[in-house]
Amino acid sequence: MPFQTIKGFRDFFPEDCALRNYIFERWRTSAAGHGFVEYEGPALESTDLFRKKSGDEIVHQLFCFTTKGDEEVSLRPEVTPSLARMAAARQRHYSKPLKWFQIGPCYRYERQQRGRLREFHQYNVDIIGEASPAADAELIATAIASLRTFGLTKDDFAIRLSDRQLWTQFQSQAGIAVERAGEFLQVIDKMERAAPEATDEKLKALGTSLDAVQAFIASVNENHPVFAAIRNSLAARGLWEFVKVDPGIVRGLAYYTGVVFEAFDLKHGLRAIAGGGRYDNLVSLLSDGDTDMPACGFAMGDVVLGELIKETPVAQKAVDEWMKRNGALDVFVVVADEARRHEALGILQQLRDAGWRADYPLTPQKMGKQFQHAEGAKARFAVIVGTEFPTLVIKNLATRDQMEVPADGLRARLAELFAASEYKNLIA
RNA sequence: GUGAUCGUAGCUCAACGGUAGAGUCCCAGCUUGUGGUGCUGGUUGUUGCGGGUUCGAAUCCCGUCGAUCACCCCA
Repeated sequence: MPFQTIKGFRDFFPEDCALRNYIFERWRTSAAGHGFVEYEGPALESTDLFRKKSGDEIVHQLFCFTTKGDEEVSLRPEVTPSLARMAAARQRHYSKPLKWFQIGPCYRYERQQRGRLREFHQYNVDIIGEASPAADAELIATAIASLRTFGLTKDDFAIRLSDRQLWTQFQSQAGIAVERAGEFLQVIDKMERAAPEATDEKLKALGTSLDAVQAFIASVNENHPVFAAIRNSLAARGLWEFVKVDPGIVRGLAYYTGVVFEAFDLKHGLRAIAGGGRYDNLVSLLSDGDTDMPACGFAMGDVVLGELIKETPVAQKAVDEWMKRNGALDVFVVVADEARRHEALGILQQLRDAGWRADYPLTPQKMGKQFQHAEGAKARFAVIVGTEFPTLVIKNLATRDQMEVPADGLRARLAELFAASEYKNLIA
């Protein structure tokens, strides 16, 4: 039996790796373009860090083990706890607010299904040390930009926006005990998919009802004062049209304290593409009260996003074009006469030193074969080194035009040709 | 962790009780100094794995592993 990948893990063959790099590059550019700086934490953390944030049940969803030194450790299922730890540890070293982002692998010991694997890459964007709704708006703007950069539009995705404070108010009006808030939010979170009768039953056990909850949801729209500041901020940027106020969004875990939002696709019924919100108490919790900083952030995974890109023609086309630009060779050196291999290597090195992506056949090959390799590598030009050396032939592989050039004029001529074809690309 | 469906060549699939086939890809040649098309030829499977029923199993049954979907969870 040949070895296979571990369940829920993936191989990244060159095509897959190119897509992944494309996604990372776009994320990185989006975050940097919004003033965020990149950080990274360790993939392995103390299991207690996650236990403290999320409770004991979380351990079932962790890749956890005991080290040879008897430490309980886990592959991180998310980076927010690491971020909170890092931010608390050095908060005096940085002026506030911190605008930090990170891209890296995370691990969850769950059964895999569409859009969910055991190893995935996540993009995390957080603002720490700013309680103003301006930070929430900035975050949502960054999330929107991070999706638009893939060619996705408001017809492809929307941001569902809510605020936990709405439900805090509802609970006090409905007389639901504060200590049952988590339980109540769980019911709201699952309401969309669960059977109405079951939801109603659970809500009645909590002292309210499905009717009351639905009436409350219907009473909240985008004019609600809790959204006013965010709305103004996003509307000023022309981004409010991406947002749909939806009180039904509460997000799973208990630590969110204010704004919560989710990006979801509008056409393919995929799971949420991104999600986030405000978690003002987490830094304090994880630093045992040493440091108290308000914070908000969102995360986006590569798996669902990758699927959405594949399902969206415009986005897929952008990927193909990026790959053509980034995965292609500039020049392929064809060794037409083995007696000139020595000279061909000199030419090759000269091209590489000049910064072009250049390749050549490692072993003697027929010309036809060499051209096939050149084409397979998507080379733009071939430089043929043969019996007529020091005269060379430059061939444009797309147009099949070819021209002779003396060896000492190769670099200059190629530079002209590249400049001309760049220009052509711009017009096209 | 629970339930359902599915596993045939590298890939997409056919054969549905009578000893496995097509397309594509790949390789070679036509074409020993010129690549996208064309033509010719060629490699590859213990039908996921293990067991059972049967004269005979890719096909039916059980188990197992893997995939997909739903539940759980979604940080």
